[in-house]
Amino acid sequence: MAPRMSTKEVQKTRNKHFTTILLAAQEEFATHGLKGARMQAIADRAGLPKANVHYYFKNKVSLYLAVLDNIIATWDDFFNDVSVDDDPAIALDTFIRAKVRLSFENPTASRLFANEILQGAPYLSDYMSEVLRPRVNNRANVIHEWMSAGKMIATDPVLLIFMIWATTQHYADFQAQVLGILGRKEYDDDLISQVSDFTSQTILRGCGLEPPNTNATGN
Amino acid sequence: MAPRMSTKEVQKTRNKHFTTILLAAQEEFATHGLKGARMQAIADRAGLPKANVHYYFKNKVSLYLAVLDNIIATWDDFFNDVSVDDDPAIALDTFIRAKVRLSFENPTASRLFANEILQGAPYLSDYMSEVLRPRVNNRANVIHEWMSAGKMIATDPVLLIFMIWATTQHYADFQAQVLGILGRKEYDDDLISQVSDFTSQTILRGCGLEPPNTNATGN
DNA sequence: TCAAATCTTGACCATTTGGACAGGTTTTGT
DNA sequence: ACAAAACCTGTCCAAATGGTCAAGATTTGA
Repeated sequence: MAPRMSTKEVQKTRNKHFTTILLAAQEEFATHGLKGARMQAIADRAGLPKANVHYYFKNKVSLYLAVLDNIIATWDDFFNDVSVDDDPAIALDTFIRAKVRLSFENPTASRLFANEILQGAPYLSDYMSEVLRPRVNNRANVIHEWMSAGKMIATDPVLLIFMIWATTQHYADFQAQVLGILGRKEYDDDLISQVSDFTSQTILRGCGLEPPNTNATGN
Repeated sequence: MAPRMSTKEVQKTRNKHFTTILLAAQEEFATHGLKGARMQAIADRAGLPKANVHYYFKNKVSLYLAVLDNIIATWDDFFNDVSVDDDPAIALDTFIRAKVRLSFENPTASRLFANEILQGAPYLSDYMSEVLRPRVNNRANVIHEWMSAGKMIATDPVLLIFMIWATTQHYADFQAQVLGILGRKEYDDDLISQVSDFTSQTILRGCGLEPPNTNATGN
């Protein structure tokens, strides 16, 4: 989120609605996409009259972009750095577990992103090629050096990153399917750690790495 | 739904439009979801007047359901059986490669499904719990027996299936992102085999299986 | 205190959208 | 051949939807 409260760090009571609307819009856009979202529905979720929404955001697209920006800002903070000196097993394990946690605890953001990309990423193509691409290549280079150093099996690092993304985000984007197949009503902490363990261990093993602290009971 | 071409199984030239509309609707729904899709846009994609679309399909929802049915029917055929006697490495490798190919060659269907599930699977909850769930459990049981027989590392078979789904479908659903990050304009056969190899090998290795025909130049 | 700035909202409007329908055309069965 | 059935489509319409606006309420700053 990072409300970005300008000079004074005290969030004005007035602007409280700004955040409320942003959140409501995030939910609506996440489930229905840009075209499918209804301004009235967003207003309803926010508990405000529709005209008030338009006071804060010029129109639907600018609101959509604001939500997108907001999510990207959140994720930027999350993108922790790794260096060649790190232990690959620990670094990947940490990354995977963090992504799983994010998927379970903040699925809406992931779903909104998924929706945008499904539509061909019309509002994110710049972000993809100018921000995400170099960042991914950066990480891929680190992984590549690990491979060159014989620390892990040599494969395509970018495809490895895709695999981690896909597997972890699956629990956010396809929550309805996962719950339906597992026959559950909602996610619980038990599933988070089960998924974390499985995903980390299977992918690390797939990379020829020894999963850290393999004790089943361990955190 | 289901074309139901009465007694004669010969597809009447007349009904040609039926399929055309179904295809056009699949594309529109895949990119914009149920609410975001526009009947006029579907008609335009099909190259037919909107009124003609309404001749074949009562309304938007029934058209949506018809498309969904159509996709499910296609996928049902695709779901090949595995038995405990099969070699797990070969069976999983075959399955993964087939899924990758499907994702690359028919991404629209996958995207439509993704869209439906993102929205909470409102029209697929029955299919999930009554058709997909038992089928997944069935497969999971086979995998479980492989594990019990010591043929592969013991983990949660259902989570393994999720991982395979997630990783393979990623290339259909997130095509825009994948292309953006790879800096390409479109998919090519080279990428298919690269992804197939990587995904199969990494997942199999992650399960403690020896990937079949590891020759890099092979197939 | 009080005027300017900011915020809130009911009412309203132009356009879009899903869908109906009548009248016409083509195909089919006999 | 010809009537019935199936198919096609221009035109129209009611409802939904994004967005505006002006008038009122609240907060702010001096």
